[in-house]
Amino acid sequence: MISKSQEEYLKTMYILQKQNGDIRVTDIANKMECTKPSVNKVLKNLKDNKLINYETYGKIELTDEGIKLSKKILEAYDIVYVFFKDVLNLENENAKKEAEKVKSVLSDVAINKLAKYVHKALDLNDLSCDYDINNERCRTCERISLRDFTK
Amino acid sequence: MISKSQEEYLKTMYILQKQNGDIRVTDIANKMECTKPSVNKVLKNLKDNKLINYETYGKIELTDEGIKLSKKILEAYDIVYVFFKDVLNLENENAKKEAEKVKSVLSDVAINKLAKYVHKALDLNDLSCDYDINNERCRTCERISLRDFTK
DNA sequence: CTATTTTGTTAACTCCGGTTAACATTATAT
DNA sequence: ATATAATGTTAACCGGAGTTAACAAAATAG
Repeated sequence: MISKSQEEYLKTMYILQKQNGDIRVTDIANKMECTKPSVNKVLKNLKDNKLINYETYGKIELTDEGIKLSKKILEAYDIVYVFFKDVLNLENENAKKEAEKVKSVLSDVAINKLAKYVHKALDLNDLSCDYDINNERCRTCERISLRDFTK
Repeated sequence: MISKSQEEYLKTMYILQKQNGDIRVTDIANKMECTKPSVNKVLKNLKDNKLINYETYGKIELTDEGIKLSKKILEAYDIVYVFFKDVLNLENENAKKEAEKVKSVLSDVAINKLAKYVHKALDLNDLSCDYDINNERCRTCERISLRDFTK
């Protein structure tokens, strides 16, 4: 099992892949606001956990497993972010920061409850929606998605 | 400045004082699910931060400063707990656990927003309420208070 | 094609929050 | 009053997550 901190790195790598087409140590360090050696440690660990493929000085790639987990993490982040931003009306940058922290700490059960609640609170309720953090994004969630990292 | 982890200890000590009339290392360790030496370290640190009075083998007491901070921490916990339990309808024990974690991570700004939101969500809205985490508990909050630790 | 800059890696270290093992002190039971 | 049990303390250690300093490799600019 991987730590919450490491999940953040994985998520960042997933986003970088989408944004840049590749994943570079320096970029990860920048996004995560840490040093390159820290990134290196994480790479080692994520590799051991079969979430990325990577050889020294070589290309970094998420495995299928890694992609799946990233998506789940992003899903959770989205929900919490939307809650802070659109339900609590926190200022955008603030909402992002809080979401980052809170998401890292919530159980799947709580995330799911929150997701359902956000649906309702934003009047996006859709009876056919059967949202679950471990499943694919539902159509309602799709509408509030932040998932397009390419722009 | 004290860490979030240490805040938990302080809060626990405040509650123990209310519940038992005194604060003992063993009791803290039990509540915090840690060992006694861990507690000792925390005591040392809280003392350095003037949040408790304490001499080796002596009585542990919160300072005025310590009490003030404890109340603030508890306030924050209450808000988050009530949100999980009464707004998201999480099962009680679960709500406690999540609240513990989430509260430790939220900024004052976010806690305040959440507090106001909880007011509204629970239809306890009171126009005269000017809730702020750094102030005394407002009357509305009073109603959903969990603050009576003596029973 | 070589010199230089950028990028990535390694090793040794720090800090935090916890641990175990051993010991000191205090409380209690007879 | 003393033996025993309970409680509290200390020292030495661990692992996670980060750091700096030094170096190796790769990319790039002339």
